[in-house]
Amino acid sequence: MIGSVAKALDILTLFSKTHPVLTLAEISRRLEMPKSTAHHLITTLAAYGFIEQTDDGAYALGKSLIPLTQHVLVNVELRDRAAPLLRALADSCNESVYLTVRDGDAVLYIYAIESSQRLLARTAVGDRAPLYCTSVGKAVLAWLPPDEVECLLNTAPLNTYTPYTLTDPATLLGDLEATRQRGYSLDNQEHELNTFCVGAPIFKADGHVVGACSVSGRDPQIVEGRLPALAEQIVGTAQEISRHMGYVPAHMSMVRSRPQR
Amino acid sequence: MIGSVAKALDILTLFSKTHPVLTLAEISRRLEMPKSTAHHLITTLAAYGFIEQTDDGAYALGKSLIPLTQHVLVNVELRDRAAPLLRALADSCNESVYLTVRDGDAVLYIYAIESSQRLLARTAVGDRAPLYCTSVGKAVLAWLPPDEVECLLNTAPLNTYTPYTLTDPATLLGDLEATRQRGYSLDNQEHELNTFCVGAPIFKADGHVVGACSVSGRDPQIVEGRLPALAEQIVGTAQEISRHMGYVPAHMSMVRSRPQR
DNA sequence: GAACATCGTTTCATAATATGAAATCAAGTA
DNA sequence: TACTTGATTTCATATTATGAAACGATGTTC
Repeated sequence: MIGSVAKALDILTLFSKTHPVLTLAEISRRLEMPKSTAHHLITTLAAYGFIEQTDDGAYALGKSLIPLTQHVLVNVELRDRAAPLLRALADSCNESVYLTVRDGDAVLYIYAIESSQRLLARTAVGDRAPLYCTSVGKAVLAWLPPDEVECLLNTAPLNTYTPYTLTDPATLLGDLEATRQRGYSLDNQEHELNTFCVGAPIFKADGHVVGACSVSGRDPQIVEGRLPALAEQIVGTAQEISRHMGYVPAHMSMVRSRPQR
Repeated sequence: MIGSVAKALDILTLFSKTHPVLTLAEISRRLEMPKSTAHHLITTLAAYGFIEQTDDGAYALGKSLIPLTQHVLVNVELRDRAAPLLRALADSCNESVYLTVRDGDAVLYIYAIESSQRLLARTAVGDRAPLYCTSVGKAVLAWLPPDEVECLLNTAPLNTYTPYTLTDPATLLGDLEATRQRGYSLDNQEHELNTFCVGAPIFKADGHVVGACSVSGRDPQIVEGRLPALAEQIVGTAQEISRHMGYVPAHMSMVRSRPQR
């Protein structure tokens, strides 16, 4: 572990939604390093375009970070294979479509076709969301080995995001069982009010879940009248993506209980 | 400039479309540094998730890079303001819609609503394209100060991408003048065969062009029969984005000739 | 099946280099 | 005018990154 490099990366990860712009003094203060050290590091990061200086002399993340995402492994192996299938899906269902990968105790959004119905301005790509209260997260949880699920539920607390969030482990486990039976997951405003989603798991060649995709929107009919049609489409798309990942469908019972190594 | 940090960033930028996965030996060879040095740097980058190890022990860019993009300055200041307007545009024209910023002698794609008509699998977000042969690039060039345009044309050569690419400076300058007259730019397969685009410039508060947005697709009618309607929509959207950026529309003649400091 | 490549990983003495106190410059404020 | 609070630059010192070499693991060749 190289100290100066770690400090440079600490600076990059210090920028956040609430603090997209930071002054040198703030960086130095929050990371407990001398101003001059922070400045040396920032100068180097700025030379590569990873950090930019704002008009008023403060600092922010630079645009050179954006091209790097094109070569990130999951984007090459999963996103670029899934994208055409997801676009076709978005076309036929007229709602936002998302692609996520599991990242520890969260899902990371890596691709989105966002409909004009979307409530939030900013794209979901780059966001992390909990596993237990999103359709994509629950699709992952439902097909994860039981001991890993138990471990995850014991580690992180089940926070309440909306009145619909499932915060009782037993209820959640029941929902995951129902999800396995159905073959797809549901999110009835559990993470965000007025957002309804249907999700399905994506498997890689070794039989493990890598992530999930979902159809998401403000229309309550997504989890009501439109559900049968949407579920068939999202599950079909997820299966085809899995096949593109080299996954050979086995008996569902095998996949459900515990994927082999 | 801190040497070890620079070397770490050199490693990150070494990954490319053709080489998304690299072995330690390759990295060490191509950057002319001892294997052990590269290994020390990679270990640090891996601890932050910026690099991941593949199943066979080689290295690739890690997913932790993706969340960083949410806080990149242009994404916060431009993309997040433009996104809702661009989604509405995509909705009404049923083609791919792109948002780009100028980055030196190129445009960088920072947001996209990609239709199922798109030829390429992978998303455009993160791609760079030349200024002189894309609708977004030419929209930027047309509203850049003349001396800067001249400088750009003298520096980089005009490469041929398709038989339609404008490689003669005089012809290009004529096209830029026509673009200013019209208020929007056209791309008739100049960068990629079977891709037709209409683009419009986006200005920030100080009156300078920051980037451009475009409607893009495989339908030749985009630059023919559908052009009048599409042009009005893309120009209207670009103007509204500019207004969101704090730009106060002046007499077009002023903007055209040379934005003031 | 033994010898040989080639790859990733670890070690550790040494010299190179990051560090950070302090001085400086620039802008805004009382 | 004096006083903050920024960013920036300098430079002597000690910390720390460096890289030669050895190691272990895997796969290939003859």
